[in-house]
Amino acid sequence: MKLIGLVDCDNFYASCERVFRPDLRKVPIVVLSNNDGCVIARSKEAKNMGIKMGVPWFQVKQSYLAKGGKVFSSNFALYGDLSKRIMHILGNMVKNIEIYSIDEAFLDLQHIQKTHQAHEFAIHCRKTIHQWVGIPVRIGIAPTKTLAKIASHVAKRETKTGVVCLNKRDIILNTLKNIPVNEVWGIGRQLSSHLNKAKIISAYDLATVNMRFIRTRFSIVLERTVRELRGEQCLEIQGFSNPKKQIIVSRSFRNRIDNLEVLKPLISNFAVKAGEKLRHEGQKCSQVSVFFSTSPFNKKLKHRGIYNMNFSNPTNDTRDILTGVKTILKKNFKPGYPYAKAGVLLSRFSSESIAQISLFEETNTLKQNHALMKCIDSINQYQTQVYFTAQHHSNLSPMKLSMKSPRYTTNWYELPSVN
DNA sequence: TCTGGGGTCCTAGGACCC
DNA sequence: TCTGGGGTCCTAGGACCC
Repeated sequence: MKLIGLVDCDNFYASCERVFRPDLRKVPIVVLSNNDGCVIARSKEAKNMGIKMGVPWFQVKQSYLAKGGKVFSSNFALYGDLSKRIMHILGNMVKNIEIYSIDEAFLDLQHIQKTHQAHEFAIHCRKTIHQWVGIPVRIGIAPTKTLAKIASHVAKRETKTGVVCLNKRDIILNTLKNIPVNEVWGIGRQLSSHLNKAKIISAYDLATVNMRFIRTRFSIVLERTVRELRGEQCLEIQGFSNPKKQIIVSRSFRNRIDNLEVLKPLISNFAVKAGEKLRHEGQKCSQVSVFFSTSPFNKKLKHRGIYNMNFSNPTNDTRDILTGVKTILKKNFKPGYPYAKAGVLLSRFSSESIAQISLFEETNTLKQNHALMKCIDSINQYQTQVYFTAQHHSNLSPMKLSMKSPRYTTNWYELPSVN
């Protein structure tokens, strides 16, 4: 039987904060989103205190801190670096790995024939990561990705080994009886509410439902999920990372913005950042979009819009992108609304190596422009030193990150010190 | 007073064609 | 009353994920 492993880091961001702060091992930890807006990660202790995922920080701040909880602003430089280390270790342990998110990876275990060997292998992986990086992980093993997700979910209870293997039909079905349908990978709020109405309450109900019913009432996506729950592999491990199809840079603002003069430099920052990402991907885009919206919690003054512009030739030149967003804003911005969030989206990608030049464009100019962007990217690699005139001279948008931990592993000035 | 950011995939419906 | 039939391509928006 082909087996798939899912490695999932325990409370990843909270665990990252602990790596260089062993004094916080038993202390509740929460990590906040940008602007210290809401809670995006919690340690086990914080979960036990009843802190919910996504809850606005201001609502729980007082009581949480009073009970001795510790709080951090998000430190993605640290999380990203520790993630990279974990994925690197795993990548060396199996032939094929799919990095699914910053804290999850699917492992191809098809070289392992026997279940008990897979189990031992997983324990070895877990131990190595803990020893070399200091992050606790759990591992679920099963014949399909969807079942491996469930196995890793069940592994939360296996505090000793952190590994759960679901391979036999009766064990799988029994396990599914205790899993609510909304906890199945791919079943969100909308779907689970519709399924519940059709008396499909547990993952077991879903696995044993009539397939034609699913196909006619729902979608092919759900059908795949059902098949996967039955042990039929529909989703493969994607060992190579597919090129991105879109790039988004967006932020919520700390203070509401209602006029173009304030918004424009911020949007320009997003555009510059998006351009950097695009070049880093080795791609060009044919479309740039700008979106801005008022707060979804403001019921009185509502406005949201997304506006596109197409380039006649694919580009990854920041100056083109900046011209694009400027044109879009000039044409579409509606003053007078208290905007809470905005962003820039790049799409319709093509490879950088394919140069489709227009009739009136010189290849030399293209080369020079390309070299200029490369040069700016290399100067700005660690710290922005070259700005475009349209930009706001700050990071991305004036953001509150008052409780950020040091970038222990990625910045010379913030290395941990031992006294 | 304060409510994240960055992705993917699928589908319905419109535009357009003969 | 009743307004062809059968395609393709594109896009916006919804649902989902972490």
